[in-house]
Amino acid sequence: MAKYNTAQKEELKCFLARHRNDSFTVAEIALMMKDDPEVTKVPGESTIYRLIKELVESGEVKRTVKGNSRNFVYQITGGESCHHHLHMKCISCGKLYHMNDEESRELMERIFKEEHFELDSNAVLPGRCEGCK
Amino acid sequence: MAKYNTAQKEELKCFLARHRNDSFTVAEIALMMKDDPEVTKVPGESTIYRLIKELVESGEVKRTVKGNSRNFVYQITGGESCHHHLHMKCISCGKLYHMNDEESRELMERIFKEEHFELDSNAVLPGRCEGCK
DNA sequence: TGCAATTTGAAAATAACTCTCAAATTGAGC
DNA sequence: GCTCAATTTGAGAGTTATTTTCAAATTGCA
Repeated sequence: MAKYNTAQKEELKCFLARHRNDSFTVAEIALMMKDDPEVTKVPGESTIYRLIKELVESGEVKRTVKGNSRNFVYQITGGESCHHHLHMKCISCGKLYHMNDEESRELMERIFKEEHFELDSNAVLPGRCEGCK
Repeated sequence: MAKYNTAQKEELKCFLARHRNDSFTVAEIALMMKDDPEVTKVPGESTIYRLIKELVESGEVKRTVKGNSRNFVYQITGGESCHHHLHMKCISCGKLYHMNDEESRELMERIFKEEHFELDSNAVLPGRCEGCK
């Protein structure tokens, strides 16, 4: 799977990289790419679905669920932006919280020491935020 | 929402409780309940959707995604099985590890105190286990 | 260039979920 | 136990996210 390089594929990856801190539905991606002057070759919706699927399978993109809607949102993985701390996601309102850098480091050290487990720095811890309790 | 008690609601909760270690799609629930002699009042599919939604909103049932399918699976929350500690899953070998009870409690307390975030006791923390590093 | 293999995209198909509304059920008050 | 208004059910229709189809366009090797 994926033998030729195409403009559409590059544009999509580039678009997701430019918005690495957000996650979008396929519909949103389609709409935004259409209106983005940086995108010269806008892929059609079927193509976005197809490419996204490929990228999810290869691990380059992460698929998750936003709130309690019935569709998925996609976001490029990795990305240096927030690599230095853990995240917490409220299972009620869906909001993402950034854990304090120092606290993240200590937590990871502690788990490593006590449980011999190297917590992934991309981990997103589920729970409930203050406002939703 | 939810003012009257009905047989369908009880049957559904009871069914999910009887299978507390598995998660099912709505279609699977409908099919299994139909064939289950313990279920006397089988709810229709629309009703299952409605009731499940209610139960998810109240926190009694958890909604997740199985593999890369486009629908959701549901599972009753709680369940005495492993409710008293957190879990860690190795992203390399896939093995699930049970965190020490005491350590789990302290960790959750700490995150609550430092980050005002109530970590979900069902959280599965991704990372790498000792053998896979 | 030439051309076979691959990719695209518009439209049709599929499938998961939601909505609608008439009929059935519930439970509070007699 | 009965009455009745409020609520719940479920079959079918409607909606919408995702997949499939297939002819046309694109890719890149020779």
